[in-house]
Amino acid sequence: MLVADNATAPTYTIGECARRSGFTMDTLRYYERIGLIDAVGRTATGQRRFTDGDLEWLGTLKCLRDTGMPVEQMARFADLVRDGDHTIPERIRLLETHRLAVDDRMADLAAKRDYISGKIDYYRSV
Amino acid sequence: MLVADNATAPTYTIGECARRSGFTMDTLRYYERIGLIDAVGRTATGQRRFTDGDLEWLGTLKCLRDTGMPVEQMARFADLVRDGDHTIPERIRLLETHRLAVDDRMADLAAKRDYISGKIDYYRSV
DNA sequence: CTAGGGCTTGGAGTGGACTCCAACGCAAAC
DNA sequence: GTTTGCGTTGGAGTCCACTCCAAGCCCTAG
Repeated sequence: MLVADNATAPTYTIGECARRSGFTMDTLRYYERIGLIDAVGRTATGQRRFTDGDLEWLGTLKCLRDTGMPVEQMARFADLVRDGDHTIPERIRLLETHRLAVDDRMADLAAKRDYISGKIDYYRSV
Repeated sequence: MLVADNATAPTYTIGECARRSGFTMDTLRYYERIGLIDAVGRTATGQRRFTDGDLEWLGTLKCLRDTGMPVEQMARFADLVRDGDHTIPERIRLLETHRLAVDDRMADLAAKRDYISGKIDYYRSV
């Protein structure tokens, strides 16, 4: 359920945000607690309201997490983003390092996939 | 250190086996305890002596583990291998299912690698 | 023959990343 | 206007896959 103030930007409850981001509500709260997400906007009664900007950031986090970046390093990246544009060179370095790690992982998976295929072929030949 | 009885097949201490297999000694003992490895041969005084056959099996386990197969499923596979040749069709099924999971994972990684590259390019353009 | 390293055990502890809980307030559908 | 369910909190618990520990035995080089 979109919770919109028709004149302004749409916002989302934590449940809707979970649905859209692919994280669970618990994980969203956890990420906010440990500083992966900046303090999320709240209603007068204290309920979270996520913005499209929050969702975009969550998309980045999801990508980093799903490619195996540890939470600690994501937190480092989040800090850099918070610190402003002068950290962009370091953000690039961090992402490039991570991309290399992803490349290694993919190469390793490809090699091991072949090993598995060989095993399957062997079993088929028996 | 290879521990060989010159007339027969070579065997390896757990330390040497760890070095060769890429698992730690603790992990090897753990895998034996939970049944991922069949009871390993012992010396008269109770020390483990791994064979080349053990090492080959460990290579398979390493491949499955490193491609993200849960220990429980590796145990299932180990059980099938123990149960004899009539389980080969099911072993094939298990490996094919796992290979699909690996394919999915590789596709996901590739997509997310592209996202990261896009992010890097964006930061470079700022 | 002794020092130093390697190996043994059962069981407890660790690390990372969530995930669940109780006890409660708020919301929106009928 | 009440029921059904979504949201709140701090803190405890879970899961996976190891990893470490103490106390002690074994092995080989010097």
